[in-house]
Amino acid sequence: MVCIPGMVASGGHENPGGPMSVRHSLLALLEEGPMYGYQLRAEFERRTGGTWPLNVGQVYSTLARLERDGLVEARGDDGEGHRMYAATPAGTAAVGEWFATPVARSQPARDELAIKLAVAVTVPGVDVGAMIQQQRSATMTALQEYTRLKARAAVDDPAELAWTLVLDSLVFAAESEIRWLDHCETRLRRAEIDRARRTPSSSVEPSSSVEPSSSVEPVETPGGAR
Amino acid sequence: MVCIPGMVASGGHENPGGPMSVRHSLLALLEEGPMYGYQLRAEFERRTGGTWPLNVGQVYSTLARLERDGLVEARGDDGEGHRMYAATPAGTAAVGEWFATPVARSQPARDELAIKLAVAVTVPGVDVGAMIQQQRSATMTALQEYTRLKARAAVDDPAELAWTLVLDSLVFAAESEIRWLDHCETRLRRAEIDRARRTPSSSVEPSSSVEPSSSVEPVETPGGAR
DNA sequence: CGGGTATGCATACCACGTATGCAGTGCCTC
DNA sequence: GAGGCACTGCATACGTGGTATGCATACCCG
Repeated sequence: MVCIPGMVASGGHENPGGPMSVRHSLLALLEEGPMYGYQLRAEFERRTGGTWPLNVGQVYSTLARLERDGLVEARGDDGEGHRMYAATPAGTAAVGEWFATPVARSQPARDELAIKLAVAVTVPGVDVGAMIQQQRSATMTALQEYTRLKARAAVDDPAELAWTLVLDSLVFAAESEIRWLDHCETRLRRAEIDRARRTPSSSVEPSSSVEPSSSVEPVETPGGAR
Repeated sequence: MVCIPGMVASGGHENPGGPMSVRHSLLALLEEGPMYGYQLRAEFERRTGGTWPLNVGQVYSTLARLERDGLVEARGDDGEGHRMYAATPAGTAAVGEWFATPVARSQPARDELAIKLAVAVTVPGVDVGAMIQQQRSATMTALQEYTRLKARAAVDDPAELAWTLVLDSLVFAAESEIRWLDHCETRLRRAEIDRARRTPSSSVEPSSSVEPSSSVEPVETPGGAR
Protein backbone atom coordinates (compact mmCIF):
# COMPACT_ATOMS: atom_id res chain seq x y z
CA MET A 1 0.00 0.00 0.00
CA VAL A 2 3.00 2.23 -0.26
CA CYS A 3 2.74 4.92 -2.82
CA ILE A 4 6.03 5.99 -4.31
CA PRO A 5 5.83 9.75 -4.69
CA GLY A 6 7.75 9.98 -7.92
CA MET A 7 5.52 7.60 -9.80
CA VAL A 8 2.51 9.83 -9.98
CA ALA A 9 4.22 12.63 -11.81
CA SER A 10 4.09 11.69 -15.46
CA GLY A 11 0.81 11.98 -17.24
CA GLY A 12 -1.26 14.12 -19.50
CA HIS A 13 -2.00 17.64 -18.43
CA GLU A 14 -5.75 17.66 -18.20
CA ASN A 15 -6.35 21.06 -16.69
CA PRO A 16 -3.16 22.98 -16.13
CA GLY A 17 -3.59 25.71 -13.59
CA GLY A 18 -6.90 24.99 -11.94
CA PRO A 19 -10.49 23.97 -12.53
CA MET A 20 -11.09 26.44 -15.38
CA SER A 21 -14.82 26.25 -14.80
CA VAL A 22 -15.14 30.02 -14.98
CA ARG A 23 -13.39 30.16 -18.32
CA HIS A 24 -15.68 27.56 -19.82
CA SER A 25 -18.77 29.08 -18.27
CA LEU A 26 -18.14 32.52 -19.72
CA LEU A 27 -17.47 31.00 -23.10
CA ALA A 28 -20.71 29.03 -22.88
CA LEU A 29 -22.70 32.10 -21.91
CA LEU A 30 -21.52 33.81 -25.09
CA GLU A 31 -23.42 31.14 -27.05
CA GLU A 32 -26.56 33.07 -26.21
CA GLY A 33 -25.21 36.08 -28.04
CA PRO A 34 -22.54 38.78 -27.81
CA MET A 35 -22.06 40.32 -24.39
CA TYR A 36 -19.69 42.62 -22.57
CA GLY A 37 -17.70 41.85 -19.45
CA TYR A 38 -19.88 43.30 -16.76
CA GLN A 39 -22.94 41.71 -18.30
CA LEU A 40 -21.25 38.31 -18.29
CA ARG A 41 -20.65 38.49 -14.58
CA ALA A 42 -24.27 39.42 -13.96
CA GLU A 43 -25.47 36.49 -16.08
CA PHE A 44 -23.17 34.06 -14.31
CA GLU A 45 -24.30 35.15 -10.87
CA ARG A 46 -27.93 35.15 -11.86
CA ARG A 47 -27.69 31.49 -12.84
CA THR A 48 -25.89 30.44 -9.67
CA GLY A 49 -27.99 32.70 -7.47
CA GLY A 50 -24.94 34.49 -6.15
CA THR A 51 -23.71 31.27 -4.58
CA TRP A 52 -20.24 31.73 -6.00
CA PRO A 53 -19.67 35.45 -6.40
CA LEU A 54 -17.49 36.12 -9.40
CA ASN A 55 -14.93 38.87 -9.25
CA VAL A 56 -15.27 41.29 -12.14
CA GLY A 57 -11.55 41.50 -12.66
CA GLN A 58 -11.40 37.80 -13.38
CA VAL A 59 -13.99 38.19 -16.11
CA TYR A 60 -11.85 40.63 -18.04
CA SER A 61 -8.61 38.73 -17.63
CA THR A 62 -10.39 35.53 -18.64
CA LEU A 63 -11.86 37.24 -21.70
CA ALA A 64 -8.40 38.49 -22.66
CA ARG A 65 -7.07 34.93 -22.43
CA LEU A 66 -9.99 33.60 -24.45
CA GLU A 67 -9.33 36.20 -27.12
CA ARG A 68 -5.64 35.32 -27.11
CA ASP A 69 -6.56 31.66 -27.73
CA GLY A 70 -8.91 32.59 -30.56
CA LEU A 71 -12.07 31.38 -28.80
CA VAL A 72 -13.77 34.76 -28.60
CA GLU A 73 -13.71 37.85 -30.76
CA ALA A 74 -13.82 41.43 -29.55
CA ARG A 75 -15.89 44.03 -31.34
CA GLY A 76 -15.33 47.73 -30.84
CA ASP A 77 -18.57 48.79 -29.24
CA ASP A 78 -22.30 48.47 -29.62
CA GLY A 79 -22.93 52.19 -29.77
CA GLU A 80 -22.89 52.59 -26.01
CA GLY A 81 -19.14 52.29 -25.67
CA HIS A 82 -19.33 48.74 -24.32
CA ARG A 83 -16.60 46.37 -25.40
CA MET A 84 -18.54 43.45 -26.85
CA TYR A 85 -17.32 39.89 -27.11
CA ALA A 86 -18.65 37.10 -29.30
CA ALA A 87 -17.73 33.42 -29.56
CA THR A 88 -15.79 32.33 -32.63
CA PRO A 89 -16.51 29.01 -34.36
CA ALA A 90 -13.56 27.56 -32.45
CA GLY A 91 -15.14 28.86 -29.25
CA THR A 92 -18.46 27.21 -30.04
CA ALA A 93 -16.66 23.97 -30.70
CA ALA A 94 -14.85 24.23 -27.37
CA VAL A 95 -18.16 24.70 -25.58
CA GLY A 96 -19.56 21.61 -27.22
CA GLU A 97 -16.52 19.64 -26.18
CA TRP A 98 -16.81 20.90 -22.61
CA PHE A 99 -20.41 19.77 -22.33
CA ALA A 100 -19.63 16.43 -23.95
CA THR A 101 -16.77 15.63 -21.56
CA PRO A 102 -17.70 14.63 -18.02
CA VAL A 103 -15.93 16.20 -15.07
CA ALA A 104 -12.93 13.99 -14.32
CA ARG A 105 -13.31 12.22 -11.00
CA SER A 106 -10.10 10.26 -11.46
CA GLN A 107 -8.20 13.13 -9.88
CA PRO A 108 -10.75 14.65 -7.55
CA ALA A 109 -10.59 18.25 -6.44
CA ARG A 110 -8.86 19.13 -3.20
CA ASP A 111 -11.19 18.72 -0.26
CA GLU A 112 -10.00 21.08 2.41
CA LEU A 113 -11.87 19.32 5.20
CA ALA A 114 -10.64 15.86 4.26
CA ILE A 115 -7.05 17.07 4.09
CA LYS A 116 -7.37 18.81 7.40
CA LEU A 117 -8.75 15.75 9.14
CA ALA A 118 -6.21 13.42 7.57
CA VAL A 119 -3.43 15.62 8.90
CA ALA A 120 -5.11 16.01 12.26
CA VAL A 121 -5.26 12.29 13.00
CA THR A 122 -1.56 11.87 12.26
CA VAL A 123 -0.23 14.85 14.20
CA PRO A 124 0.13 14.44 17.99
CA GLY A 125 -1.68 16.72 20.39
CA VAL A 126 -4.80 17.36 18.32
CA ASP A 127 -8.28 16.84 19.76
CA VAL A 128 -9.86 15.33 16.67
CA GLY A 129 -13.13 14.66 18.44
CA ALA A 130 -13.63 18.32 19.25
CA MET A 131 -12.65 19.24 15.71
CA ILE A 132 -15.28 16.93 14.26
CA GLN A 133 -17.99 18.21 16.55
CA GLN A 134 -17.23 21.81 15.72
CA GLN A 135 -17.18 21.13 12.00
CA ARG A 136 -20.47 19.29 12.15
CA SER A 137 -22.00 22.22 13.94
CA ALA A 138 -20.73 24.64 11.29
CA THR A 139 -21.93 22.46 8.43
CA MET A 140 -25.37 22.08 10.02
CA THR A 141 -25.66 25.86 10.29
CA ALA A 142 -24.89 26.13 6.59
CA LEU A 143 -27.44 23.41 5.89
CA GLN A 144 -30.14 25.34 7.70
CA GLU A 145 -29.23 28.42 5.70
CA TYR A 146 -29.66 26.47 2.47
CA THR A 147 -33.04 25.19 3.58
CA ARG A 148 -34.08 28.72 4.41
CA LEU A 149 -32.99 29.95 0.98
CA LYS A 150 -34.85 27.18 -0.78
CA ALA A 151 -38.12 28.33 0.67
CA ARG A 152 -37.82 31.51 -1.37
CA ALA A 153 -37.36 29.76 -4.70
CA ALA A 154 -39.64 30.14 -7.69
CA VAL A 155 -39.89 27.41 -10.27
CA ASP A 156 -41.25 29.15 -13.33
CA ASP A 157 -38.05 30.93 -14.35
CA PRO A 158 -35.41 28.69 -15.99
CA ALA A 159 -32.68 30.77 -14.32
CA GLU A 160 -34.35 30.10 -11.00
CA LEU A 161 -34.42 26.42 -11.88
CA ALA A 162 -30.65 26.45 -12.34
CA TRP A 163 -30.23 28.15 -9.00
CA THR A 164 -32.39 25.63 -7.17
CA LEU A 165 -30.32 22.84 -8.66
CA VAL A 166 -27.16 24.48 -7.42
CA LEU A 167 -28.73 24.89 -4.02
CA ASP A 168 -29.72 21.24 -3.99
CA SER A 169 -26.14 20.29 -4.76
CA LEU A 170 -25.03 22.28 -1.73
CA VAL A 171 -27.61 20.49 0.40
CA PHE A 172 -26.55 17.08 -0.84
CA ALA A 173 -22.89 17.91 -0.22
CA ALA A 174 -23.53 19.22 3.27
CA GLU A 175 -25.58 16.19 4.25
CA SER A 176 -22.90 13.93 2.88
CA GLU A 177 -20.27 15.80 4.83
CA ILE A 178 -22.18 15.39 8.08
CA ARG A 179 -22.58 11.69 7.48
CA TRP A 180 -18.86 11.43 6.81
CA LEU A 181 -18.07 13.24 10.03
CA ASP A 182 -20.24 10.78 11.94
CA HIS A 183 -18.47 7.96 10.21
CA CYS A 184 -15.06 9.36 11.16
CA GLU A 185 -16.14 9.68 14.76
CA THR A 186 -17.09 6.02 15.15
CA ARG A 187 -14.05 4.97 13.18
CA LEU A 188 -11.71 6.88 15.44
CA ARG A 189 -13.40 5.57 18.56
CA ARG A 190 -12.92 2.05 17.36
CA ALA A 191 -9.26 2.69 16.54
CA GLU A 192 -8.72 4.08 20.00
CA ILE A 193 -10.26 1.01 21.57
CA ASP A 194 -8.03 -1.20 19.48
CA ARG A 195 -5.00 0.75 20.55
CA ALA A 196 -5.97 0.52 24.23
CA ARG A 197 -6.46 -3.23 23.89
CA ARG A 198 -2.95 -3.65 22.54
CA THR A 199 -1.49 -1.76 25.48
CA PRO A 200 -0.90 -4.30 28.29
CA SER A 201 -0.62 -1.77 31.12
CA SER A 202 -3.85 -1.15 33.02
CA SER A 203 -6.01 -3.00 30.57
CA VAL A 204 -9.56 -1.81 30.59
CA GLU A 205 -12.38 -3.97 29.34
CA PRO A 206 -14.05 -1.96 26.61
CA SER A 207 -17.63 -2.47 25.63
CA SER A 208 -18.13 -4.27 22.36
CA SER A 209 -18.51 -2.31 19.16
CA VAL A 210 -19.92 1.10 19.87
CA GLU A 211 -22.20 2.36 17.16
CA PRO A 212 -23.59 5.80 17.95
CA SER A 213 -26.60 7.05 16.15
CA SER A 214 -26.32 9.32 13.20
CA SER A 215 -27.19 12.94 13.67
CA VAL A 216 -29.04 13.36 10.41
CA GLU A 217 -32.14 11.71 9.18
CA PRO A 218 -31.55 9.00 6.60
CA VAL A 219 -31.63 10.31 3.10
CA GLU A 220 -34.11 12.89 2.21
CA THR A 221 -34.68 14.39 -1.18
CA PRO A 222 -34.03 18.11 -0.96
CA GLY A 223 -36.60 18.77 -3.62
CA GLY A 224 -39.41 17.57 -1.40
CA ALA A 225 -39.73 20.81 0.55
CA ARG A 226 -42.71 22.45 -0.97
CA MET B 1 -2.53 61.96 -10.49
CA VAL B 2 -0.54 58.77 -10.57
CA CYS B 3 -1.77 55.61 -8.99
CA ILE B 4 0.91 53.95 -6.92
CA PRO B 5 0.06 50.27 -6.89
CA GLY B 6 2.22 49.29 -3.94
CA MET B 7 1.18 49.92 -0.40
CA VAL B 8 -2.51 49.40 -0.71
CA ALA B 9 -4.29 49.21 2.56
CA SER B 10 -4.91 45.63 3.58
CA GLY B 11 -8.18 45.10 5.34
CA GLY B 12 -9.19 41.97 7.14
CA HIS B 13 -8.04 39.29 4.75
CA GLU B 14 -9.62 35.97 5.59
CA ASN B 15 -8.20 33.70 2.92
CA PRO B 16 -6.78 35.70 0.08
CA GLY B 17 -6.05 33.65 -2.96
CA GLY B 18 -7.46 30.26 -2.30
CA PRO B 19 -8.06 27.49 0.23
CA MET B 20 -4.55 27.52 1.71
CA SER B 21 -5.01 23.94 2.88
CA VAL B 22 -1.55 22.96 1.65
CA ARG B 23 0.07 25.79 3.53
CA HIS B 24 -1.59 24.80 6.77
CA SER B 25 -0.95 21.11 6.24
CA LEU B 26 2.78 21.55 5.75
CA LEU B 27 2.96 23.74 8.81
CA ALA B 28 1.08 21.12 10.83
CA LEU B 29 3.37 18.34 9.65
CA LEU B 30 6.32 20.25 11.03
CA GLU B 31 4.82 19.80 14.50
CA GLU B 32 6.14 16.27 14.39
CA GLY B 33 9.67 17.57 14.07
CA PRO B 34 11.99 19.38 11.65
CA MET B 35 11.82 18.22 8.05
CA TYR B 36 13.07 19.26 4.64
CA GLY B 37 11.00 20.02 1.58
CA TYR B 38 11.08 16.76 -0.27
CA GLN B 39 10.34 14.87 2.92
CA LEU B 40 7.31 17.04 3.59
CA ARG B 41 5.80 16.15 0.27
CA ALA B 42 6.32 12.45 0.94
CA GLU B 43 4.68 12.74 4.37
CA PHE B 44 1.71 14.62 2.95
CA GLU B 45 1.13 12.08 0.21
CA ARG B 46 1.57 9.17 2.59
CA ARG B 47 -1.27 10.49 4.75
CA THR B 48 -3.61 11.09 1.85
CA GLY B 49 -2.57 7.90 0.08
CA GLY B 50 -1.55 9.77 -3.03
CA THR B 51 -5.13 10.92 -3.56
CA TRP B 52 -4.06 14.51 -4.08
CA PRO B 53 -0.55 14.46 -5.50
CA LEU B 54 1.38 17.47 -4.32
CA ASN B 55 3.78 19.20 -6.66
CA VAL B 56 7.22 19.49 -5.11
CA GLY B 57 7.74 23.00 -6.36
CA GLN B 58 4.74 24.18 -4.41
CA VAL B 59 6.26 22.81 -1.22
CA TYR B 60 9.32 24.99 -1.54
CA SER B 61 7.49 28.15 -2.50
CA THR B 62 5.06 27.58 0.37
CA LEU B 63 7.95 27.05 2.77
CA ALA B 64 9.53 30.28 1.58
CA ARG B 65 6.27 32.14 2.29
CA LEU B 66 5.96 30.51 5.70
CA GLU B 67 9.49 31.56 6.53
CA ARG B 68 8.78 35.08 5.33
CA ASP B 69 5.75 35.21 7.68
CA GLY B 70 7.82 33.96 10.59
CA LEU B 71 5.92 30.69 10.99
CA VAL B 72 8.83 28.40 10.18
CA GLU B 73 12.56 28.68 10.65
CA ALA B 74 15.21 27.39 8.27
CA ARG B 75 18.32 25.67 9.55
CA GLY B 76 21.38 25.27 7.38
CA ASP B 77 21.55 21.54 7.03
CA ASP B 78 21.38 18.36 9.05
CA GLY B 79 24.80 17.13 7.93
CA GLU B 80 23.43 15.65 4.73
CA GLY B 81 23.06 18.98 2.95
CA HIS B 82 19.28 19.04 3.37
CA ARG B 83 17.70 22.39 4.07
CA MET B 84 15.74 21.73 7.24
CA TYR B 85 12.68 23.64 8.39
CA ALA B 86 11.18 23.81 11.88
CA ALA B 87 8.03 25.47 13.19
CA THR B 88 8.44 28.58 15.29
CA PRO B 89 6.22 29.23 18.34
CA ALA B 90 4.12 31.47 16.11
CA GLY B 91 3.83 28.60 13.67
CA THR B 92 2.67 26.21 16.37
CA ALA B 93 0.08 28.74 17.44
CA ALA B 94 -1.13 29.07 13.86
CA VAL B 95 -1.57 25.31 13.63
CA GLY B 96 -3.63 25.30 16.80
CA GLU B 97 -5.82 28.04 15.41
CA TRP B 98 -6.28 26.17 12.16
CA PHE B 99 -7.47 23.03 13.92
CA ALA B 100 -9.74 25.04 16.21
CA THR B 101 -11.47 26.87 13.35
CA PRO B 102 -13.96 24.87 11.28
CA VAL B 103 -13.85 25.02 7.51
CA ALA B 104 -16.14 27.85 6.44
CA ARG B 105 -19.20 26.56 4.63
CA SER B 106 -20.76 30.02 4.38
CA GLN B 107 -18.90 30.55 1.13
CA PRO B 108 -18.60 27.05 -0.27
CA ALA B 109 -15.85 26.04 -2.67
CA ARG B 110 -16.49 26.13 -6.38
CA ASP B 111 -18.15 22.95 -7.55
CA GLU B 112 -17.20 22.47 -11.16
CA LEU B 113 -20.01 20.05 -11.90
CA ALA B 114 -22.70 22.22 -10.33
CA ILE B 115 -21.52 25.26 -12.25
CA LYS B 116 -21.39 23.30 -15.46
CA LEU B 117 -24.90 21.98 -15.06
CA ALA B 118 -26.29 25.36 -14.03
CA VAL B 119 -24.87 26.88 -17.19
CA ALA B 120 -26.00 23.96 -19.32
CA VAL B 121 -29.66 24.27 -18.39
CA THR B 122 -29.69 27.95 -19.30
CA VAL B 123 -27.86 27.77 -22.62
CA PRO B 124 -29.85 26.67 -25.66
CA GLY B 125 -28.85 23.64 -27.68
CA VAL B 126 -27.41 21.53 -24.87
CA ASP B 127 -28.54 17.97 -24.28
CA VAL B 128 -28.60 18.10 -20.50
CA GLY B 129 -30.00 14.61 -20.20
CA ALA B 130 -27.06 13.08 -22.05
CA MET B 131 -24.70 15.18 -19.98
CA ILE B 132 -26.15 13.87 -16.75
CA GLN B 133 -26.04 10.27 -17.89
CA GLN B 134 -22.42 10.56 -18.96
CA GLN B 135 -21.42 12.20 -15.72
CA ARG B 136 -23.18 9.56 -13.67
CA SER B 137 -21.34 6.88 -15.56
CA ALA B 138 -17.99 8.58 -14.93
CA THR B 139 -18.72 9.07 -11.25
CA MET B 140 -19.80 5.45 -10.85
CA THR B 141 -16.54 4.32 -12.41
CA ALA B 142 -14.65 6.42 -9.89
CA LEU B 143 -16.80 4.95 -7.14
CA GLN B 144 -15.89 1.42 -8.16
CA GLU B 145 -12.24 2.42 -8.17
CA TYR B 146 -12.57 3.69 -4.61
CA THR B 147 -14.23 0.48 -3.51
CA ARG B 148 -11.43 -1.49 -5.10
CA LEU B 149 -8.81 0.58 -3.31
CA LYS B 150 -10.56 0.19 0.01
CA ALA B 151 -10.25 -3.56 -0.15
CA ARG B 152 -6.47 -3.17 0.10
CA ALA B 153 -6.56 -1.09 3.27
CA ALA B 154 -4.90 -2.04 6.54
CA VAL B 155 -6.13 -0.63 9.81
CA ASP B 156 -3.19 -0.99 12.12
CA ASP B 157 -1.15 1.91 10.81
CA PRO B 158 -2.42 5.36 11.84
CA ALA B 159 -1.31 6.75 8.51
CA GLU B 160 -3.38 4.08 6.81
CA LEU B 161 -6.28 5.09 9.01
CA ALA B 162 -6.02 8.64 7.70
CA TRP B 163 -5.99 7.38 4.17
CA THR B 164 -9.06 5.22 4.64
CA LEU B 165 -10.90 8.22 6.05
CA VAL B 166 -9.95 10.24 2.99
CA LEU B 167 -11.10 7.40 0.80
CA ASP B 168 -14.41 7.25 2.64
CA SER B 169 -14.87 10.97 2.06
CA LEU B 170 -14.44 10.37 -1.66
CA VAL B 171 -17.00 7.58 -1.51
CA PHE B 172 -19.50 9.71 0.35
CA ALA B 173 -18.99 12.59 -2.08
CA ALA B 174 -19.38 10.37 -5.14
CA GLU B 175 -22.55 8.75 -3.82
CA SER B 176 -23.93 12.16 -3.00
CA GLU B 177 -23.10 13.36 -6.48
CA ILE B 178 -24.93 10.46 -8.07
CA ARG B 179 -28.00 11.11 -5.96
CA TRP B 180 -27.87 14.76 -6.99
CA LEU B 181 -27.65 13.82 -10.65
CA ASP B 182 -30.74 11.63 -10.27
CA HIS B 183 -32.48 14.49 -8.56
CA CYS B 184 -31.60 16.86 -11.40
CA GLU B 185 -32.88 14.39 -13.95
CA THR B 186 -36.34 14.12 -12.44
CA ARG B 187 -36.40 17.83 -11.77
CA LEU B 188 -35.66 18.65 -15.39
CA ARG B 189 -38.21 16.16 -16.62
CA ARG B 190 -40.85 17.79 -14.50
CA ALA B 191 -39.88 21.25 -15.75
CA GLU B 192 -40.12 20.04 -19.32
CA ILE B 193 -43.59 18.67 -18.72
CA ASP B 194 -44.66 21.94 -17.19
CA ARG B 195 -43.29 23.85 -20.14
CA ALA B 196 -45.03 21.59 -22.64
CA ARG B 197 -48.29 22.05 -20.78
CA ARG B 198 -47.96 25.81 -20.99
CA THR B 199 -46.97 25.90 -24.63
CA PRO B 200 -49.98 24.64 -26.66
CA SER B 201 -52.59 27.10 -25.44
CA SER B 202 -51.78 29.32 -22.53
CA SER B 203 -53.92 27.37 -20.11
CA VAL B 204 -52.69 28.32 -16.69
CA GLU B 205 -53.49 25.38 -14.49
CA PRO B 206 -51.16 24.53 -11.64
CA SER B 207 -51.06 20.83 -10.90
CA SER B 208 -50.10 18.91 -7.83
CA SER B 209 -46.43 18.08 -7.49
CA VAL B 210 -45.02 14.68 -8.32
CA GLU B 211 -42.47 12.99 -6.10
CA PRO B 212 -40.24 10.58 -8.00
CA SER B 213 -38.02 7.91 -6.51
CA SER B 214 -34.27 7.81 -6.30
CA SER B 215 -32.19 5.32 -8.26
CA VAL B 216 -29.62 4.59 -5.59
CA GLU B 217 -30.08 2.79 -2.37
CA PRO B 218 -30.92 4.99 0.56
CA VAL B 219 -27.94 5.88 2.64
CA GLU B 220 -25.42 3.27 3.39
CA THR B 221 -22.23 3.55 5.34
CA PRO B 222 -19.21 3.02 3.09
CA GLY B 223 -17.32 1.47 5.97
CA GLY B 224 -19.22 -1.75 5.58
CA ALA B 225 -18.16 -4.35 3.06
CA ARG B 226 -20.27 -4.66 0.00
C1' DC C 1 -30.99 76.73 -11.23
C1' DG C 2 -26.04 75.41 -10.79
C1' DG C 3 -22.66 72.93 -8.40
C1' DG C 4 -21.16 69.43 -5.35
C1' DT C 5 -21.59 64.82 -3.86
C1' DA C 6 -23.21 60.10 -3.78
C1' DT C 7 -24.27 55.98 -6.48
C1' DG C 8 -24.07 52.58 -9.98
C1' DC C 9 -22.07 50.82 -14.29
C1' DA C 10 -18.09 49.49 -16.87
C1' DT C 11 -13.24 48.72 -17.78
C1' DA C 12 -8.62 48.11 -16.50
C1' DC C 13 -4.80 46.97 -13.72
C1' DC C 14 -2.14 45.26 -9.65
C1' DA C 15 -0.78 42.20 -5.73
C1' DC C 16 -0.67 37.79 -3.70
C1' DG C 17 -1.43 32.74 -3.43
C1' DT C 18 -1.93 28.46 -5.83
C1' DA C 19 -0.26 25.12 -9.07
C1' DT C 20 2.62 23.05 -12.82
C1' DG C 21 6.78 22.28 -15.35
C1' DC C 22 11.39 22.50 -15.96
C1' DA C 23 16.25 23.73 -15.16
C1' DG C 24 19.84 22.86 -12.24
C1' DT C 25 22.88 20.57 -8.48
C1' DG C 26 24.98 16.94 -5.80
C1' DC C 27 25.30 11.96 -5.03
C1' DC C 28 25.40 7.19 -6.26
C1' DT C 29 25.96 3.31 -9.37
C1' DC C 30 27.11 0.85 -13.36
C1' DG D 1 31.26 9.59 -17.51
C1' DA D 2 26.66 8.70 -18.54
C1' DG D 3 22.59 8.09 -16.47
C1' DG D 4 19.42 7.85 -12.70
C1' DC D 5 17.70 9.68 -8.35
C1' DA D 6 16.99 12.81 -4.48
C1' DC D 7 16.64 17.53 -3.80
C1' DT D 8 16.18 22.53 -4.51
C1' DG D 9 14.78 26.66 -6.83
C1' DC D 10 12.70 29.43 -10.40
C1' DA D 11 9.65 30.97 -14.38
C1' DT D 12 5.20 30.93 -15.70
C1' DA D 13 0.20 30.84 -15.78
C1' DC D 14 -4.05 31.24 -13.63
C1' DG D 15 -7.52 32.14 -9.69
C1' DT D 16 -8.91 35.65 -6.50
C1' DG D 17 -9.56 39.90 -4.36
C1' DG D 18 -8.89 44.65 -4.34
C1' DT D 19 -8.38 49.35 -6.21
C1' DA D 20 -8.18 53.33 -9.60
C1' DT D 21 -10.51 55.60 -13.47
C1' DG D 22 -14.17 57.41 -16.61
C1' DC D 23 -18.84 58.08 -17.23
C1' DA D 24 -23.75 58.63 -16.46
C1' DT D 25 -27.40 59.30 -13.41
C1' DA D 26 -29.58 60.65 -9.03
C1' DC D 27 -29.70 63.34 -5.05
C1' DC D 28 -28.96 67.20 -1.78
C1' DC D 29 -28.48 71.99 -0.80
C1' DG D 30 -27.63 76.95 -1.00
